[in-house]
This record gives sequence, C-alpha cells and structure tokens, in this order.
Amino acid sequence: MSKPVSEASGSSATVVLAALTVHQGRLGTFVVRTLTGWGLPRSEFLGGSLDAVAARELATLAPESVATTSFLEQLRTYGVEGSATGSSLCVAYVALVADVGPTVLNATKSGPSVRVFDLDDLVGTGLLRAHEEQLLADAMERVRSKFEYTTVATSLVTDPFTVPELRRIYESVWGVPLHPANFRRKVLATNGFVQPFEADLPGRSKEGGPGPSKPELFSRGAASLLHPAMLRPESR
Amino acid sequence: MSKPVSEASGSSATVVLAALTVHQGRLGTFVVRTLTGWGLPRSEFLGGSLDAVAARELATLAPESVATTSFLEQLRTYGVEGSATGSSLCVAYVALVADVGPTVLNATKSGPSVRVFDLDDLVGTGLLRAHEEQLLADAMERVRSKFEYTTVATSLVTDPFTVPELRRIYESVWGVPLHPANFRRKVLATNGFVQPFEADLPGRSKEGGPGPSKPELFSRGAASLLHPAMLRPESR
DNA sequence: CCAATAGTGTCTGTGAGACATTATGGT
DNA sequence: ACCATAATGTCTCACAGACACTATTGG
Repeated sequence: MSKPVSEASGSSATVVLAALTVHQGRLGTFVVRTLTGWGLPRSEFLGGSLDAVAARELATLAPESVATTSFLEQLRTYGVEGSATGSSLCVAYVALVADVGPTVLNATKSGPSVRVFDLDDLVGTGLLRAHEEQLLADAMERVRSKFEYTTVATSLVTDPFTVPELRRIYESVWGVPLHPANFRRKVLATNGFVQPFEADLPGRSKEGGPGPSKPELFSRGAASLLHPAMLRPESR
Repeated sequence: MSKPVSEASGSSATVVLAALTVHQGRLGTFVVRTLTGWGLPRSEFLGGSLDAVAARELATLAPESVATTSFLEQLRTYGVEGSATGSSLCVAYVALVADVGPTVLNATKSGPSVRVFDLDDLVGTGLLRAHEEQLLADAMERVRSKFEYTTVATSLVTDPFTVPELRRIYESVWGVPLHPANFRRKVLATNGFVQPFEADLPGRSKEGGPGPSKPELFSRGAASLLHPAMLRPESR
C-alpha cells in the first residue's frame, strides 16, 4: 500500500458500471455527470476487490434499500486503446436496479449528478466513448440471457409486485410481447421464483394499482436459478 | 507508445489462459514451465487488444493447425491482492483445444516447457496460485454451460469424428454418462451441429477406429448455437 | 355498455428420457 | 460363443405455445 498512484505506467484500470433499470416500460441505464458531459459511472481501480469497487460505485447511485437488493456481476474487461495515456483496461460490471421513480436523481446546486438515460436514446448518439457502446450492448445481451435461466428479473421490480408487472419487465428487457397466460403459468410453476405476498387480501399496499381486476401480489422467491429455463420467443 | 514499462505502479495486468483439452476421457489444462514450477500460461498486458494477447498466448501452446480451430473467449478478470507489488489485475481467457496427443509437448534441453495436467490432479494440490484455483473452476463451469447451448464441443475433437466420440467429450466435460441413443438423435436433429464427412465409406481416415461397428464419420457443422439447447442431466 | 386486463382451463405439437431391438466387430 | 458398442425405433411424460372463456375494473 506504500506505492503512490503516479502517472500512468504501462497500464491503468478503471471499473465501469452499467446499472440498468426499467423505468416506464423502457430499459435505461444510470449515468453520472462528468467534466465533459454524461457518462457511465466509473472509478479508478487502486487495488482491493473488484467486486467491492463496483458495489461501492453502485451504492452511490441508488439508496441503500434498493442497492442491497440489486443484482451485480462482472461483465467483461475491455482493452482501451488510449491515445496518449498508454493502454488502459476497463473492467465492466452490470447491475440491475429496481425502478427508483424519477429519471433525475441526486440533484445538487449545479443540477443533477445522476440520471437515467433510455438505452434507445443512448445508442448511436455518440454520447458515449466508443467502447462504451459495445459495453452497453454486451450488458443488455448478458441481461437478456440471464433472464432466461435465473430469477434476476425480480430485482428490477419493487418488492410487492404482480405477475403482470414481472411480465412487463421481461417484455421490456427482451423487447417482445409475451403471452400473459403462459407467462403466469410458467412463473407460478417454477418453484422459488415468486412467493405469495402476506397481507395480500384487501387494502393493496400498492399506490396506483395497475390492473382492473386486482391482480395478486407476490414477492421474490428464494431460488436464483430457473428450472426449467424460460426461453425468449425469438430463440425460435 | 512512448512510455516505457517501468516498475509496477498502482496496477499492472496480466493475461492468463486456461487452455482446456480432453486427452483420454480426462479434462486437462495446458501448463507451462515457470521459474518456480508449472503454472498457467500468462503474459503481461502491455497494450493493444486483450483478445490478441490471448490468441498469441494460445498459439505458443499448440500447432497452428489446431490453434486456429480452437475456441477462445474471455472468462473474467480477477483482482489479485499482491503483497508487495501492489494490486494487480488478472484477465483470464478460456480456450478449448483439440486433443494433441501426448501430454508432454515442446520438449527442450531442460525438459518439456509445455504440459497438459489433468484437472482432477490439479485442484486442491496447491500447485497453483490461490486465485488460479478459482479461475479453473470458473473456466470449467463456463465450458460446461457453453456446451449446453453452443457447438463448442466440436472444437475438442479432431475433425473427422464420430458421434460417440463427440458424446465422450460431453461426458468428460459434464462428468456424467449420457444415453447414447438420445445423444445421437439430439445431435443429428440439430441443424448445423455436425455434417456428414465426405469419403466416409471405406478407408476410414482415422488411425485407430474407436468403434466395433464402424461408426459414421462427421465433421463440424456451420452452426455455433444449438436450437434447442442440450441441457445436462443434473439440471434438475 | 364497452374496452382492457387478470386469471383459469384446455388442447396440441415438440422434444427429452427411458427402453427395446438389431447389427457388427473384438476377445 | 459371448460381450461391448453403434445405430434405429418406439413409447410416455413434461412443457411450450396457442386459443377460448370468465371475472372485474375503468371510461
């Protein structure tokens, strides 16, 4: 721990976070204000655990209550052809954060420091570094794939949720409509995916109530893997 | 490109390769001779493309003919708690190399410089760095998973191969016996997995001939993804 | 009243798993 | 002759996809 962080040597490394969320049926990612504009949250890697650095980064984006239930996993590492600074490594992480409501967060005197950008508005607009475009594409594909055989989708809904709400998460991430009846049957037939929410009967602790015929409430189950997998339709 | 590679600064990075192969029904990994013993092939990352560094590393292990048909993909990056050198990053790659025959290769005056170690003889023996144990476990799990929905298994057999040979690859990687009849039906029903080998009739360009009742020869198909997936039995 | 949606029920095609059968080659 | 293995065929069960139907809520 005695060596100082001098100027770049042969290689330097940063941890970058693709924190995805579904806001209003739209898939978005958290961005932070930088010197030159908006960019993905990143921090220099100075040692210790990569996972810890990413978790710390995630904690700055969302309140602790939602950050703790978020999904976080390393995506992959990109080699960035630095022009003058030599080459650097970019260790990317993917996080899934439940909907925090507004798309503008952490507002300060100089304006908000954290926002959520729609991914569709972000790709191809040149707002990101070149490799960050690829990073987000990889993150989305990773998440789309994870949805097939894990229960991570439940980390994108606020905890008492309905089956249609969970279905809309799947539809937003996969970009395809799903059959409500088959989806419900599949979810309920998979042990540990969701479990009945206590105090479900009347009152409905939800604010607006999305469905006309008072859909049942569930909360996250204990399982993390789906048996059998729920394949997306375009898998043919 | 002007900055020299001075001593370690805040972080340094190495590219490590888990090059797996199946030798005699046993899953093994390539190791190279180092100053202190045998270890996974590694090289310092000095810039450029990570994939290129890994590919160059792979090329030193096997002849070009087999290296070009090998599967190579980034696994993940590990943060190594260096004691004196500060913290360093370890970017791991997985490769799948077809059986090259003997387990001792590239013999030089001072003995062989490349070997293949059985993975079962390697885990838990303390021969490896601490994080390399985890690395190999991650690599095996990655490959086991890839076998389910891709055709990478064909990169572990020498090209004219039989269905039983391919099945034994699956059995070695998954560690479970498979039903020969169902496996064959599945493989042949999946379009693009394998294709009939020309000049199959007599002669049999194989050296030993594994089967008593002259099994048919196939070669790799064009597909890289399996539709539908071939799930391992223990998935339930 | 009508539209939209939650939930239930049912049918069918596909595929995986298990088993039986035949053929062939080595010991 | 016997055994091990390759290859083919068949049966059953589970599940995905599609459809029909009811109930309930909001406009």
